[in-house]
Amino acid sequence: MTAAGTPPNWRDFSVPALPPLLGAALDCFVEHGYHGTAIRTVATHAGLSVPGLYHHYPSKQALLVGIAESAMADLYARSSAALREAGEDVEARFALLVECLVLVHAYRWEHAFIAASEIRSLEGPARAGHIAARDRQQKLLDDVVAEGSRLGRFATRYPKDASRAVTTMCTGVAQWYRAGGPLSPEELAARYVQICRGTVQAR
Amino acid sequence: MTAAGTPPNWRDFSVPALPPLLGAALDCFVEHGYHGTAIRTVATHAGLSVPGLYHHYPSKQALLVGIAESAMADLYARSSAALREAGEDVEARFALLVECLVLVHAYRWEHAFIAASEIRSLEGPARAGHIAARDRQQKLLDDVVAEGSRLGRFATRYPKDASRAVTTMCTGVAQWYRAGGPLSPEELAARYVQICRGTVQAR
Amino acid sequence: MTAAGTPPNWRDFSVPALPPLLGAALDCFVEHGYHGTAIRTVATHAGLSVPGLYHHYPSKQALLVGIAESAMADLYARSSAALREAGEDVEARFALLVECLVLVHAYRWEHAFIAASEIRSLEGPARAGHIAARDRQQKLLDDVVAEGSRLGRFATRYPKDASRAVTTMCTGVAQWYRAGGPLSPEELAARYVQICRGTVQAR
Amino acid sequence: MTAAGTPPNWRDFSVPALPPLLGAALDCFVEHGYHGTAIRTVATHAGLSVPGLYHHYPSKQALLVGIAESAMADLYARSSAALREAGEDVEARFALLVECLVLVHAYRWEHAFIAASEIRSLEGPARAGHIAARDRQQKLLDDVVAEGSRLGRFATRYPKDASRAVTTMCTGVAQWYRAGGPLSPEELAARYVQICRGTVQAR
DNA sequence: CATGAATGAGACTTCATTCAT
DNA sequence: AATGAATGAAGTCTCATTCAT
Repeated sequence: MTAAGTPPNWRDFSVPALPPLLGAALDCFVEHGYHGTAIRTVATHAGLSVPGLYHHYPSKQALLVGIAESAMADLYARSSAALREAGEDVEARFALLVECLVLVHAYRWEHAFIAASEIRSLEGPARAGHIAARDRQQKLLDDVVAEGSRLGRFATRYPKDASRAVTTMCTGVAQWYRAGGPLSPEELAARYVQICRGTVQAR
Repeated sequence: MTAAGTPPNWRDFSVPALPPLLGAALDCFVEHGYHGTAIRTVATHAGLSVPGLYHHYPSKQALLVGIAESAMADLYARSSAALREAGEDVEARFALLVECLVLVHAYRWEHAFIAASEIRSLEGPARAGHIAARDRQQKLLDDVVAEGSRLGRFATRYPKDASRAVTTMCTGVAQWYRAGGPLSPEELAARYVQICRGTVQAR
Repeated sequence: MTAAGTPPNWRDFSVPALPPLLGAALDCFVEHGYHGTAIRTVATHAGLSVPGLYHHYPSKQALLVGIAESAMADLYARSSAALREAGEDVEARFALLVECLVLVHAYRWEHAFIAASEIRSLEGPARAGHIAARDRQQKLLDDVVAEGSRLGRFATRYPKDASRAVTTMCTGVAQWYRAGGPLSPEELAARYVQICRGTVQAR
Repeated sequence: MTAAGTPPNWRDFSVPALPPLLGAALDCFVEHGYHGTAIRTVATHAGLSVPGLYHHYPSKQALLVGIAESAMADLYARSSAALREAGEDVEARFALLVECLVLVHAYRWEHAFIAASEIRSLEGPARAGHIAARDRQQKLLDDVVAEGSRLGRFATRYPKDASRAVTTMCTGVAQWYRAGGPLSPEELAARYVQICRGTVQAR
């Protein structure tokens, strides 16, 4: 169940993340928000007529659902791949997972931005599904930190809080990092691995 | 020039943060977003008719601006007070500032949530003003970390990145912390001071 | 039943035509039309609060009625006075009536403008009354022209049409004449007497 | 660049002057004025829903602009055609132009009525354009009367005033002439040619 | 009469969505 | 899938008017 746009190599962000129509919708939602975006704007942005858009997606909500699901699936797939690559060592697992989180939120900040700010615009079961996906994702890091703590490899007295802090920190990258700055996503990820290590090592 | 709702003691959150009408608007914006909220909903929420609301605020946008400005002013006023209390010692300055950030984002998470997610809904000069206020706020922490780093009291090689990570972490509290959980805001703040110290001490 | 603002001398336009409040309303109606004017605008223009305005006039409609009635009463009173001054000679009667019409529409163009363009905004019996007043006014000139025609002093074969043409011409002054132009109202009136004579003399 | 609704023969008023939707708007504006007309009324009048109307015209103002522009364009086109037909003789030019003015204001009195009474409701550049069109139209008659006066064919000492009086007179037809009266537009036009001749011949 | 607050009704306009072609 | 036309519902905002103080 690999999402469209997730390549086998979790460090590869060269492929477009979304089918073009969802990409257009994503751009609009980022700029004006879900409720602030008219479906006509999305259609124009995608080079389609309005009925043409409805030919592909049955509703505006479906666009948002498509984006949210794809974003969570891509993040989870990449995270899982990173953990597989890390093997059993808990510090490696922590480092690669942080690297993965930063890379995804730097390269795909728009997805993350929408996934974070427009959950409230998801209707019905889609919202529940999204929250479940988010919890499942959070659990990946929680488990690593908990294990590192149990093994005495991480010094923190508050593994749960530290884990949440790390997540928040990496997720927050989507709110300020933009391509073209002084650091590449890879450089930023390297620094964040350092910084986050401090977080779980602090007593 | 103390902002309305900001008491002399920066640790005191017992006073209501906003005039009741802005409070009602804040609730609605948090639940449905700015564009997803009908002004009628706000009016009903505030126990007013629609023109009654317009008697106090000239537009929906004015409600958002009022909230955003009040949020930033309150945060800045409390942060400044915390730094004054801390005196000259850079570690104390860092600790109290982090404590302040966490307290504000735990107690006033709705303000922070809106201030972060609805910047794009601010129109014209209000947006510029908001961004300026955010930068001014960020600079408070940047300066402390830079000074700590210069003095050799903080070990981090990336003071700028660490500072942003700390900000993101504390700001992120608004996205998940809710009253009624296992930790009080004060307890959470204490833990975050620890965790954040790790961030700036990591090499 | 002389209207307020109509002095004994029909050539005298030095007195204000309307009580100040109606004057303010008139200004607004001229600029934006009846339906285009908010009653708050009138109040501000008059230096009153909104309830203050309602203390004097019970409704917006009452303002319009007051203006329309005063305008028609003033015009009729001046016309009657002019005819009295002219005595029995039909050419004198024609000349003085034309002079009077031009003077009124040049000096009080705002009244005439509103009386002509906002009849449709008069509700109920006020509209009927206004139309009756207009017909009564028109009859003054019709009678003069008819008599001149009957006596063979006017050459026109179409006295009714000529009379209407003269009325239209003089009424039309309100649409273009403004104080400050090259001609004073009195000079303009003199010319119009000439021109109108041509109208009723043409065969 | 003939305006829609202006046929090659300037005496022909059998074609509808406006597209049906503008026609409906014109009816409503005539009855209640621009500001007094709800766009819902126009839509109903045209057999459309409100958004259906907006599909064709982007705003209420656009309806007014469309009417005003069409009215002025039609009048100018017919006037120009009448002058072409008249050739060089200045009295013929005067006669045909007056005939044209009367016919237009008798047949299309609604257009003229709105064009005269709702200029103040035109916003921004549309108002300037309308006034320019009106001046251009006025100049047609001004030039004829000035030439006739220069050539000694018209006796009037005040050609400018006489020209304005004629214009006002003919324009005023729109305020009182209605189909179904004792005179056809053509008969009325014939009489007005006589009457107006008197205007420019009077000394 | 000023102030301040309030409101039912209704204004213009936009939106997501649909249907026939 | 594009085009053009259409619409029910709902959006923001304004208006004339009123009442308590």
